[in-house]
Amino acid sequence: MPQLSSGGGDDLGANDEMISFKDEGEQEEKIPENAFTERDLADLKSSLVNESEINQSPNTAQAVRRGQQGEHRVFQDKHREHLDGVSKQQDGGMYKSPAYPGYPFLMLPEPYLPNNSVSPSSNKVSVVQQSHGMHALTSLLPYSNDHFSPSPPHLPTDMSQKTGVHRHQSQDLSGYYSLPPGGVGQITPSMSWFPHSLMLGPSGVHPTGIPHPAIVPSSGKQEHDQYDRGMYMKPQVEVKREKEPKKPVIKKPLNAFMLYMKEMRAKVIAECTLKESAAINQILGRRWHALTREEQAKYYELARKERQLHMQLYPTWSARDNYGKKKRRKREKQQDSNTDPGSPKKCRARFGLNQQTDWCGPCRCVPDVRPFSVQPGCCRPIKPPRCFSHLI
DNA sequence: TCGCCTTTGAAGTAA
DNA sequence: TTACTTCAAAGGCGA
Repeated sequence: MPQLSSGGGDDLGANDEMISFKDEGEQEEKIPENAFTERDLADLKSSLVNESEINQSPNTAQAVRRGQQGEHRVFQDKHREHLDGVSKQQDGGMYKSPAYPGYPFLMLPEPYLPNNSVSPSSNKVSVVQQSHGMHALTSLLPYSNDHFSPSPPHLPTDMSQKTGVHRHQSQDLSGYYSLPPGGVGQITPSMSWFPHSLMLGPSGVHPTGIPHPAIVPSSGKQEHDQYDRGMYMKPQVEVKREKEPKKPVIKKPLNAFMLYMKEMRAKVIAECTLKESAAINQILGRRWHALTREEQAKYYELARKERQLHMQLYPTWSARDNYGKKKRRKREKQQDSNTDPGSPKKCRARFGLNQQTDWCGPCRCVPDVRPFSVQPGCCRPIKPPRCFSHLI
């Protein structure tokens, strides 16, 4: 299996820390989602109501999470080990024997599945559809075989012009995303759900003429709108955009957790009747940690392919390109204005979870145990976080 | 109208 | 190399 020249260490899972969910309260076995749901709902609703109270009371659940951090690396190593195994298995023929039932790619229209893959129609596993009617993983679909040809004719000739940027052209990706000959131009009616506006309009179209949801106009909130809702945008809207051409922004490929969120968000919303994303994301964060290694691995693998495809399509793109696209956060501005150069910074980050005795009072007292989060009065003069997770 | 919230992970920057 | 920052999605909410 070809690895990106960059290596990046992002083989399947993340290189850096991955919080272990295996601990006293949460054993390795998968926790039934339904078991979460009611508790999630109750907790979150309760916490939403009693937010201020929550922030003042450390809780045992948070302490449990502290303990989890300790086992983190052990799990990480094992996890990587497992992922390597998965990778090797897939090397011999990606998806010939899907390691993960219900693997998101099974939602792909059949013509876009590898020859030997299981037909989606034969798969009984239900995958939650996106809130906008698009599966989270359909962002991969616009890619075509052409993108993986050794010398893609559509690729800009300056793909290597960007200083220091050269992206490996993985050739056997085509095996992952076997598409009908002819590429995008011959996208079949099975992709009728695919946005025609994206196919036709200049907005959201890769310079090569190939549409990709990662390309959006560069204008604040519209980025989001275009990215997803744009899938269903009427051509009329596109016409307006044509009149005001904006330089398209190529968005970052989604990481494993983001893919998971996209897939599961609708389900959580349905189960919990919650709409506030901040709360939903906390639930999803918990569920993410509750996933088995195998379940997480499929998202890591998927994210890796996303990145590979992204690199194939946009070889000169860098995450740096999008830096500064968003306006600077108020919190950061505030931090700048209040920062005392001589004051100790981010004691949680400095001393880590294993040296909590070195933490300042606020950091020790506040239930939030994320290693790099900071508390008001100590590391960063930020607004206290809305704590939905004190009961988690 | 737009930034914040909240999550994890990838990638970038700075020291 | 380490520490830290930014951005990716989402939608309600507040300024």
